[in-house]
Amino acid sequence: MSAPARVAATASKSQLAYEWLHDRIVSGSLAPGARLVLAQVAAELDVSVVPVREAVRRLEAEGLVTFEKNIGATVAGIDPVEYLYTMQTLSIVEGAATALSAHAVGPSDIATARAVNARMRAMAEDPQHFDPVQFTRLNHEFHSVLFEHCPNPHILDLVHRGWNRLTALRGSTFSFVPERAGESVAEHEGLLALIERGASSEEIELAARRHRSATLDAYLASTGAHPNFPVL
Amino acid sequence: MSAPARVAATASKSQLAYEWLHDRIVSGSLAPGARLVLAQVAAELDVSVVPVREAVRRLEAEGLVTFEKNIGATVAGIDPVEYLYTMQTLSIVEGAATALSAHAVGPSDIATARAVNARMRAMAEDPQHFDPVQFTRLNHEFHSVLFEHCPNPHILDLVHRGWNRLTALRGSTFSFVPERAGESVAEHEGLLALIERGASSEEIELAARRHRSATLDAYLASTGAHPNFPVL
DNA sequence: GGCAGGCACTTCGTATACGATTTTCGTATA
DNA sequence: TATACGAAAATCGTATACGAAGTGCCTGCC
Repeated sequence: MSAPARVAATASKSQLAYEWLHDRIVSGSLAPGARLVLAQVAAELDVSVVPVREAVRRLEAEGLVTFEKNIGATVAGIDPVEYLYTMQTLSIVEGAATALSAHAVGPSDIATARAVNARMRAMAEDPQHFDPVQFTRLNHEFHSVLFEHCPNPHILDLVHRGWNRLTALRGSTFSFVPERAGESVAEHEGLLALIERGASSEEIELAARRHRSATLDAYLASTGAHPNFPVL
Repeated sequence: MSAPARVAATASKSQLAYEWLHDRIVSGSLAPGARLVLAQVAAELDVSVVPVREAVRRLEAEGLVTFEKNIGATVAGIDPVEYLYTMQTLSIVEGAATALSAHAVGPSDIATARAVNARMRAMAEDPQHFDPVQFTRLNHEFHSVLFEHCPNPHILDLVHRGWNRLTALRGSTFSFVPERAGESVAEHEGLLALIERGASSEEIELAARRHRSATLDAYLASTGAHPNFPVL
């Protein structure tokens, strides 16, 4: 009778709304551009609009939704320019996080990452069963192992936000540029080798950054976008 | 969110509360650790608590206040560890922003920056009239000229947030390490020379990052903190 | 005199209500 | 038929109100 409601005993309504919306956005249930009507969301969750407003504000601060005065909220996304900005930002903060994290990445982490990369390789080498969404998920898993030990929580938070935005944008770069998958897997192995042999922070950071920049470049090339954008 | 000064023509109450609190926090009128009672703020601004709650949530997302369920909001700050994290993050994003911005920095910008730096030098060379707060303000002005042209709004926003946090933390590093002022001015000139002669992005980024890291190091050394923290 | 329990006060969390603003749709006119 | 005007609907913005959670003081007992 009250079983399902038990779990969220200590969660505030505002937190509930935030998590609900967040999950739906990153999972894609709420497509980019979708309108978020406060009253509707409130009714769906059986709460009033006030907590929902707060949740939307927080999501706005994270860049997952846009919000206009007297107009309403919509799920952010789509815009290729936003994608570019997000990828570029992520290349910088993720590179830094990976470098800062490297010294704490142990053999077991390396093994985990290598196992994930093996699955990615298998998928990349078999065009028949290549699934961009799944591949992107594995990609996220791989990189998470490498940057998750970053001792600076601010940087780590920026990395998480970047990934969330990318997921929300639903670019799933590998849908556009499947041929990039193979290179990506190879670069992953190179990154692991660097960490394994205790390379310098600078080397690791540069490699991680280049890896992401290369994915962005591949995307830009595929869309015929201006290559005049200064990529670090 | 990025520019604190907003033309508040049709500002909502929520926006008003946000700006009011934001200004008071970065200006130091609200000291770190100060308790923010929603009802009090609401009364002060002659609005209800609802817009104030929203404003506080936004400030929380920016790291300017901390907020605990059923407890309330307090102005963030004080914690030396937070200061360290913020400086390290800023070293990375500001370095990137400065590098991305460099190609758009023209002779007039250089001249402006050099003028600011001259005022800093004058202050640094005269220990009698050295004012840490004023010096920090000039420092902000100097760097703003160099990173403000960054074409990536996300990165620029991160830089602004970092500076805001630093201001709020009121560390004003130069209060702790006034002897750092001289080196700082010299490094500024070096940075300008790099930009002027059209140095590579990598060089500029590294110089800007090192510049900030050095300030952080000076602070850490002065407090006898662990130097084991991996500084990139 | 010190500690435990309970009562009162403060502050937050959310629901409801109403005014403000924007959009949409219907109608009348050129 | 197309366009301009206006009213109605939808949605947001904020005030007020009440219940919930936390904090501190005060009393009574050991």
